[in-house]
Amino acid sequence: MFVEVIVDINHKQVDQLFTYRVPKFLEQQVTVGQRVIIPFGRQTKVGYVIRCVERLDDAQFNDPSKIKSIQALMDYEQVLTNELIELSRWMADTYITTRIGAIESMLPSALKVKYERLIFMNPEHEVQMNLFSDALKDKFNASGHSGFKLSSIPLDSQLFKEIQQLLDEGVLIQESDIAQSLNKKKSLSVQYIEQNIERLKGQKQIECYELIKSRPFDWWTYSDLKSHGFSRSVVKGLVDKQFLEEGYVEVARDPFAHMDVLPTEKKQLNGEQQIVFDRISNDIVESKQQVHLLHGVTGSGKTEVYLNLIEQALSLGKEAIMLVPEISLTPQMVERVKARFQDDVAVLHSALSAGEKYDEWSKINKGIAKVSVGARSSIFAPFKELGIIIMDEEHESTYKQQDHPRYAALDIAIERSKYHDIPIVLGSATPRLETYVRAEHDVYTLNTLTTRANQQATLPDIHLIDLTKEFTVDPQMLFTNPLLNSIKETLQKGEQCVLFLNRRGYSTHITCNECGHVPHCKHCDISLTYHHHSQSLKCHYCNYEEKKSHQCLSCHAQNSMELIGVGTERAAETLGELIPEAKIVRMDNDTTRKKGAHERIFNQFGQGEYNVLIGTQMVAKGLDFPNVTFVGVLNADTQLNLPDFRASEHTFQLLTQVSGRAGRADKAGQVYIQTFNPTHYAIKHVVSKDYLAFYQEEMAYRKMAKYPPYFYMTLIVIEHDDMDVTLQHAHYIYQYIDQQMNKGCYLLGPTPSPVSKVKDKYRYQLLIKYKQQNQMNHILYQIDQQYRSLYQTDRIAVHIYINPDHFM
DNA sequence: TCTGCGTGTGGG
DNA sequence: CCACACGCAGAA
Ligand SMILES: [Zn+2]
Ligand SMILES: [Zn+2]
Repeated sequence: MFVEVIVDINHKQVDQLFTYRVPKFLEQQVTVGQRVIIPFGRQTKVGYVIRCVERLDDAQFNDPSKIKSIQALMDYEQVLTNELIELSRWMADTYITTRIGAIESMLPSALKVKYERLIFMNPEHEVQMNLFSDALKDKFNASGHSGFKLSSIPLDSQLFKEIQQLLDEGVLIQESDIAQSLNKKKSLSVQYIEQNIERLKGQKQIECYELIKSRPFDWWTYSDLKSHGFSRSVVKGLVDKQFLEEGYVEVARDPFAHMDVLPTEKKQLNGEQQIVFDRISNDIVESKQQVHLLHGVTGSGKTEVYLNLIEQALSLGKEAIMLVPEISLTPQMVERVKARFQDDVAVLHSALSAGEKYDEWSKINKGIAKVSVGARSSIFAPFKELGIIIMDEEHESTYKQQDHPRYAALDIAIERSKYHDIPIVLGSATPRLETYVRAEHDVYTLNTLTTRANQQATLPDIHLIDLTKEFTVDPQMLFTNPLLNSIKETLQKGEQCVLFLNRRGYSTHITCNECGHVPHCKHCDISLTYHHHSQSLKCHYCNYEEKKSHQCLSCHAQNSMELIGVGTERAAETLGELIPEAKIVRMDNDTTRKKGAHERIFNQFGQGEYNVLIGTQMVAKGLDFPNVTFVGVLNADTQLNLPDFRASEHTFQLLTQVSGRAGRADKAGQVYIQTFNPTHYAIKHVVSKDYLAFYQEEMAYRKMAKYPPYFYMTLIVIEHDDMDVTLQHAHYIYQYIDQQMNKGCYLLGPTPSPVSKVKDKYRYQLLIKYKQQNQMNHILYQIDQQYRSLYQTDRIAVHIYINPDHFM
């Protein structure tokens, strides 16, 4: 038997199938999707089995005896399903990436292996240690003659040379070692031993022994038994009497063990919800591949519909993926799903440790979990019988991975839905225009929820405060009197407020509070980001690093350098002075950095320990507190002014989302938005709660300005040490495209990139707008080919970004 | 003739 | 990607 494998080397030149012989003793165990250890050139590597073949294609190999054998299995179970193997091929083709790159993005990072070379003394060789240098002796003493890692020796050291020499002489030998950072958690556990139960006296001990006897092959941890009411001393007693065997065994971590989830019954769906449920459920039952847009106002009970759909899938013996944006994958959300489906749920969240993520993934891979809830990458959950894929808040940009490889979760979802013949549900109160236009054209099925699920709840009243007429009362220019009065009123009624502050710039940049100077990178046209733990400033693009200085380099003021954009801290302070009775808690990147901090703020606010929650984007998404009746937006315009053609769309989405936090239960909600642009359509339609009106106006703008979804866009960035050379090539590419493209395409540029210099290379860019993707893809492919080879000789780099999300 | 480094190539 | 072969420059 032979296998074709993809080798674990992320490089174009080895991005192909390699054939290996399977030794007799492994034939029964090797399956497709498994990882195996293989000799590759002079190295030892991990390979992914893509295909098993009984016989070779005669023509392909003139000397079959040259085919190497696989050395061993890396794991006993498969890590990729057949479907995911197929999908990896599709991804590699579509996203122009290597097959292995695609595979890596599907698997939990804990499975990533490290290759080491271990140095030993050659047992066949007369080794005289006294000839070794002291440094080498130390190495061997420290490693207890079991070999040490070559990578621990600096390449330019004397010791490295000595080792190289001794390897050549055969005094030392090296072995390759494959290490996985997977620390499986082990716990002290006990197992049944057959004994005469009559020898036991204590009632507790008898009960405990009988419980364990009921599953005689299982290992029980002490904490398992504690939850059954048996203390450590009871169990220890049984161990001492030889009724139980004790040992350390692997246990899956349960990151949600502290969570008290009571099973909940499903709520009765209202009329609209029921109609939507029936329609989508029907596609699950009939295995129909179809994308459904679920357009429901905030608080319309989309989640309840999802949960019912998942339940429907499970009842048919199928599985479900529910994607949730990172930011709203809150404890509240996890709890809600767990309450409904208990242990059937695996949660894949970036805040989990690599080991925890692996354990959750493993539950799916082993078929223990039937439902996955998680962020973007959980779209690759290794289910075998998928019944439905749900993407909540489908407009969130985090569903697109920017690089390595660049992919959109929706594209993956669609590909998977074709394989399984299942429906996809895209839920949002503010769908992307690209999504809604497809629903309008019946590419997707449009489902709408127009009222809030809770009978008593209505959508909140939204008021604008015109900052051109109404002035702020504080030096930070954050609060107007109408806003403050409404906050006071709310607090007097014993209700809670959420205040939303758009972050200004990136909170990781620092600025001089005297002169406004922002430190920039010497090699790139970009401001440096502040890294808290090293107290230094780093360049995001080139890794240049400098110590944070306390003095401003521009105006020489002392101790004037501060983080910009954090804002919420100052805002909270100011509000505390203006309304002393407010009990304020902040929620932003700063205050939620520590593990569990997010959850703590949530709980404290939910229990009424605070009555004002002030924060950034984080407070806009997915909060659901019944006592929150007031939402205030301090600065609505920040996003609107960004140089991005989607600025209006993003503003409308964010303001609608944050407004939706108010009055979700039976108390009416009020929203106040402070803005300098009260007549802008993105803001006006937030007030009128009219998505469709916004959609039409925005579509008209996109059509007029020739932007998506009417046109595709591609950004080409040209990069070189010399500005003239860069510009020269930019012009050449301009002309090339101009000749090739047909009418109805628009070519703009060349202009300097917004980040005009990176790593001392100058950057110019071209922008193309076009309708025919095939034709343009062909042109772009030609350019890519041409410049790929030119990079080797002339160091001219050309990057092509098809349908980019931002233009940096 | 020995050594060191840049470049090129194969890997089943 | 990584290990190794090859060829050429510079030192001895
Ligand atoms: Zn830089
Ligand atoms: Zn200054």
